[in-house]
Amino acid sequence: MGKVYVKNNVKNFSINQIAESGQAFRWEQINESKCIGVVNDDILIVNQHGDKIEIESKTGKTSFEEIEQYFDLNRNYEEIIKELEGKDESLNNAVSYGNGIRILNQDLWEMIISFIISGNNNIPRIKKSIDLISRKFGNYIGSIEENNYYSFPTISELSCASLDELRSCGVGYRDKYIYNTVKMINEGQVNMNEVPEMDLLSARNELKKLSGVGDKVADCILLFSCQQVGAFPVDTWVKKILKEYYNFEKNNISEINRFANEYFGACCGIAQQYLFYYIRNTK
DNA sequence: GTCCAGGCTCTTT
DNA sequence: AAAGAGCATGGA
Repeated sequence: MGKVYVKNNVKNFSINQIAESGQAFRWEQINESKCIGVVNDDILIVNQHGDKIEIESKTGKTSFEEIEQYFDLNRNYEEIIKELEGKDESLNNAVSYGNGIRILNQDLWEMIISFIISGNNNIPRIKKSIDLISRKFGNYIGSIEENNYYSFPTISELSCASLDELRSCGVGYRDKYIYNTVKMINEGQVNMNEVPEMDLLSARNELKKLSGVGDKVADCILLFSCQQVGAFPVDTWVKKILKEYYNFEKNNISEINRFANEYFGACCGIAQQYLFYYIRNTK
């Protein structure tokens, strides 16, 4: 039995919404009030009843400070929501529908590989591939009720993977993207560790040097692992949102980013997440 | 069978 | 600069 983080009166937090929000691929919903997730080399078991949350670190390796950082508990979402819900009815509906979403602060390396896999793919398959990769190349962490949990492989662990082994994890033609990206980071052609300190544009350009990383994937990586809430990832769903809700049909990425920043503000990435969650679950 | 999924790369205008 | 083809895979 590991340590248990307990906090009462937590507003704008729903572990179920977070688990199915599409920003993290290693959470499973056990029931209405319980989710289990692999976070770095630990298993987190979250129980939530209303605004009371209990988060158990299975191995005891994750500190309370790291838990608060991971779940973005120190950001004032009430303030952000207040700002967003006055803008239009669609956004207001989206915000009230997903008002328990938090933008997670996940591991940069894991997000790079995860979102390379995400391209032209669907969430259940992305989850399955990441699980297979972790079982094959990561390390055993522990088990809960017959289920075994494995860490996401490190850079050096994944550098041992061949194209065929990657392909056997169900990543399809993305095998070579992963293979080349692992090689580029391993050989220092892209210095991943500098990315969290960079401004948004520089960070995006640095990540786009990697194989299989374009604007959308780079923005997801930055939003979900580097606290870049000004990143506005544009996928097929967001294109639908822009067209149907905002009558915005331009495909130019810098024009879209300008619109997002001007309309939604500096936290446009958070607004994007509310809208994404809303349209995906109601259509 | 066809269409689509948290797109990217490479080639052709 | 912009547009199009091709890409693995599985579920609807």
